[in-house]
Amino acid sequence: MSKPDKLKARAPRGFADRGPAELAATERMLAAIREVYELYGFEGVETPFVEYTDALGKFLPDQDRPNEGVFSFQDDDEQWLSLRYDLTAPLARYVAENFDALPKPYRSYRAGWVFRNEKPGPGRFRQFMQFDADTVGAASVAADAEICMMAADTLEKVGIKRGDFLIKVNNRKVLDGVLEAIGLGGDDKAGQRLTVLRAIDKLDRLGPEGVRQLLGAGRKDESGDFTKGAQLAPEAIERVLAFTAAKGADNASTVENLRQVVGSSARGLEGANELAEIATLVAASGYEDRTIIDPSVVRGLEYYTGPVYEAELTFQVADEDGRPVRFGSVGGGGRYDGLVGRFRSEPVPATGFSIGVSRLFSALRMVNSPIVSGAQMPGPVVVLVMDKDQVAAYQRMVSTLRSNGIRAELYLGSSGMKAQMKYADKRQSPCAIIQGSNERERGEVEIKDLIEGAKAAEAIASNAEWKAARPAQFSVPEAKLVDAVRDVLSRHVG
RNA sequence: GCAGCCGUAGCUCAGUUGGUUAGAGCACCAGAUUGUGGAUCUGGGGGUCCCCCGUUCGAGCCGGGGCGGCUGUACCA
Repeated sequence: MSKPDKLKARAPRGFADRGPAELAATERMLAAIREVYELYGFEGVETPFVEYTDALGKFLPDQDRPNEGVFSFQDDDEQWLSLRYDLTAPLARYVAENFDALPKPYRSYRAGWVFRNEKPGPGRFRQFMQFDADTVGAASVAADAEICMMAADTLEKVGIKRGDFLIKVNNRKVLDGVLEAIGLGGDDKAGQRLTVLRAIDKLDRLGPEGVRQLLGAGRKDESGDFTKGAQLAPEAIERVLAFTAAKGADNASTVENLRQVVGSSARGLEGANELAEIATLVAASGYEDRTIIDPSVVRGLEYYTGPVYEAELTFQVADEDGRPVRFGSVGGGGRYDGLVGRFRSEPVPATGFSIGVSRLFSALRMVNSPIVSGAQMPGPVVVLVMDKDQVAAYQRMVSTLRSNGIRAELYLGSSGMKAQMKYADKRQSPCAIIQGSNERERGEVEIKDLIEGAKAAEAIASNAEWKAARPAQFSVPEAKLVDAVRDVLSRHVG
């Protein structure tokens, strides 16, 4: 009576299985993105999932928190390895390792899985896909402007209409200038600077008031949890908020506002000038309506050194429960001039953009973009097994179909005819091939058009009638099998 | 990590003040129909009531702890 404990079949939390429909749709989406990237002259490169931990970031796992944020393990030589958590750090390693052989500026793209050991949630996974493009070795902001325009083209290519998205651009140097002006310039203030950065990053969610609290003493959220703030003085807070609110009616006026906010800071002014140049470049190619300067964009990562960008969807969609879904950013990036330089003696400028494939994918589903909602592929033709001693003959039919380029399979289960029909139905099979002794004696096969049949079924109420009618079923000489099946398939294509 | 809510069949959920053998719909399987996917009817399989400990004559229900899920918040190099 005591049953042995069965293993519970379940995927680890934060990890998801993907079915055939999603695989095909993702494949189409990736192909569209790749097409745009190649059009811009970027070339593919692939790096492994695993890197030495110190190549990924600054911290080695320690005893207390060996896997904080990143999945890590030790090799047999005791070196720490980690699953990559983005595609940028591995690219920096790749470029540094192959520096002399690569053309510079080096432009490359790559898509792949990345892993983060964090709390998962809806739309937040511990394994997800990114699609990156980077230009390494170009210090000019023309490289940044190009990335922004490419991001805009990419979103349109995958089916997001112009006007439904924005590429927002800012510059870390401007923010640095502001922080310098309020006395947060030194290395010893790095922690506080990061707190300020993250507070600004929450502007879209918490609004100016919430950010004001986070910049000052702190903020209590609706669950009663308290978040300690950056402890800035009131006038410093106003200065930071003025910076985030510096967006004007157009890019030119935004730049003008920023010049005011940074005051005398040389670094801040440099940043504002870079933004002005990006605005000019973008406008020259006609992208000024979808590439806008927005000082509220800061990005959470601290390795950015110059322009930063974020691709945001601007339309609203309601979920099944009628609540508005906020997509947030579907991609982002920026200039990271220090990242490759960690491996080399000379500094190497670089800038890049990363698309959150999984997030973009669910957004495309919401707007029914044809690229992900295209009709799913029909299943294979199923050859039924009517007489078990005739399997060889059935298999021959399958082979004939296959060698004529028609997806086909032999029913490999052990159930009766009714179950085989159900199987074909569930496989989305366009038609079933039937040959019992009656047909065999006449040298014929029965072909049942399952799609036509399903339509016909709607008009039939009684089972007796259903059986007698045998809707959408016809018999052909065995030699005509391929032609007849082709005929059925051609009726259902498109 | 912190806080709030939640956990009963594959799914969505009922389940009375603690009371016999825990239910429904959908899904699945089979039969009605010895060779025909739909519909209809009939029947069937499927449960560690998240886990452990406790209270009780008796726990799906009460208490404690744990695990898991959702929401918010934090973290995300």
